[in-house]
Amino acid sequence: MDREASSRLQLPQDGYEWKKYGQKFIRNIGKFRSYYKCQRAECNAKKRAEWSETEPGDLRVVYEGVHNHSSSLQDQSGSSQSGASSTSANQYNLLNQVFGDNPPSDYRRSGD
DNA sequence: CGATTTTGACCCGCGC
DNA sequence: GCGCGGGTCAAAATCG
Repeated sequence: MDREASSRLQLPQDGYEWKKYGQKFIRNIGKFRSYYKCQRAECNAKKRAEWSETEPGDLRVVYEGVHNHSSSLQDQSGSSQSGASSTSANQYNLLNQVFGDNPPSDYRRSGD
């Protein structure tokens, strides 16, 4: 499946396995939106990616749900990620990150 | 052959 | 209540 050179989009690897299960163009924001689901059975985490059809630098990824298994990427040495016990694995519910060198406006205000 | 992706259609919720 | 938008699932095609 290396249609990436033609159709596939290059999504920033976050260390998890995602299976694309849908893609639609949201006229509300005028951008494309892709829907990914975690490949893990014990994991019910979902990922949403949206990017403008003309501005490749405007890629937004929204994570939905929480993972209960360790990721292939990321350094889990210093973290006590046993698995699905204790204080959940990744509690980043509805976390939206903006990729690119030119964020929309203020994706993460330091001073709040 | 299996796995994964792609496109379409269908369904549901909310708005008016 | 209906319409629109958004979201999900299914089938088919493709790649390794």
